[in-house]
Amino acid sequence: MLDPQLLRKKLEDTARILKTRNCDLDVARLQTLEERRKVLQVRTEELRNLRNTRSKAIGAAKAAGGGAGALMAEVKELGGELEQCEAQLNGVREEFTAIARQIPNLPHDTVPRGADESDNREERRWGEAARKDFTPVDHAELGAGLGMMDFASAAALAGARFVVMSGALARLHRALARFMLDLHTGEHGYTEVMTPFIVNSDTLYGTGQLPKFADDQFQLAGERGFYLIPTAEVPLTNLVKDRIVTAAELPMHLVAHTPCFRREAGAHGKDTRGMIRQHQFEKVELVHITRPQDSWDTLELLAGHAEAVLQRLELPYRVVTLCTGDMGFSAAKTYDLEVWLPGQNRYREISSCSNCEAFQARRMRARWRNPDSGPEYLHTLNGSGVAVGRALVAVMENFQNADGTVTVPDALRPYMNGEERIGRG
RNA sequence: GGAGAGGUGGCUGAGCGGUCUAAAGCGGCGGUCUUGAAAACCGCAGGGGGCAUUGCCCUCCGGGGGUUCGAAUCCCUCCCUCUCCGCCA
Repeated sequence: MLDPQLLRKKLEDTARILKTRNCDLDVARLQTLEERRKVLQVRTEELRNLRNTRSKAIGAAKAAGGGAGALMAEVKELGGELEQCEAQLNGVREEFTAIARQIPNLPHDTVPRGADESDNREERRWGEAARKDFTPVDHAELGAGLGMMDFASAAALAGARFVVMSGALARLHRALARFMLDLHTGEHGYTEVMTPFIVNSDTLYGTGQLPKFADDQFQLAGERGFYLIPTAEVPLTNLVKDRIVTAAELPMHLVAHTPCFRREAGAHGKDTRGMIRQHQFEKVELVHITRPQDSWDTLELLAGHAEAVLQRLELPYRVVTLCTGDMGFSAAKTYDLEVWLPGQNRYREISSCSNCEAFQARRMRARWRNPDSGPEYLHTLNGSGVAVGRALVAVMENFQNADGTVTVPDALRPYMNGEERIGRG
């Protein structure tokens, strides 16, 4: 949610900036609504004030033992107009917020203007794609060759976009998650958190998945309105929902390893091979809750923590800044980490690190008590540290050998009983 | 799943149709006293919003709805917490 004042007082400027995000504001409609709101709100509050004072007079008259019939009739009369005003005001407010809730965050000044991913700006590269003296294959072929990655069984169990892994590969998957958690808690100062994997709609609204992206979520049957989390960003960030935290509690550095569930409704026919895009995957997620003045430094820190994972795993990657047209709904600025995948001969996203500034905090009513002023909205940041499934893909493809075996990166060997190589049998 | 008891400001907790403009205690901030601190005493202080401008008003007692001239208080509904029973990893 943007600051409503921007939509009232700086509507034209805001609309112009939002255009770079492929978002067209109905400026005229918003202006009309704002004008009506003002009139209706003032009148409604006037009427309420009148009703309150008259009702008190009735109480006083009765206490004094007198009759109050005339007054009571008057207030009852007043109630009719009040009810009308309130109904109209609510209507205007609902339409205004319905529009406001669909508006994405404003991009930071350093974000490149652009329409799609071709306009993203590459910031830096790390590592070199290992030149092999054989033609590398992709992870799906490798996994099948090892007899440890089975898409057919997964399809029989659940359908497309699922996978069954077994043996050393399943263990490698677990090793990756453990390695990441240990790195972030042990060396980067994060607090490990175990959260629910099911949340209510209010929580999803807080981080921006609802109402606009309902089609991407798995909703559970029943009347409770439960959803499976699409990322641990949702439960972690919402830990400060409806709270005013003290300065001493900040900054918060949280890490969680959770499954993530996504409908991938708009991705038909995209990444259908292998386990790049699944309905269920695991991710180690990093969340920072900070004072407003600290969030931009924190974004660099956060991206560095995600990069450290890839560096320890010796995986080549590059960092790109997403352009205005490619950014997510809640973000003011996003760095994507793209890992090199020899099997696809290209870089693929493995982590996305965003500063949302106060956008999510405003939706969550998450504030801190600024000792110099008063309650202020927090800034929230999130980043993958990193996606476990895609990390497995990257390790397999980058560490594959000509004979179809996969070398275990040094950083993972403590989690693999010292095993150096994954091979058939 | 069944039966019962509850949800009030940062915390504890009173209030159960009309000075609720929400008691009191604890905690917090400022001051007096003190070499300093503690104690004691005095004072200050909730969140959100509107209009104006330095003040006035609206709103908030778990969420939503209703009754009433008037709701923290009565009714309906949902959520949450606790106790007992049942079931269960």
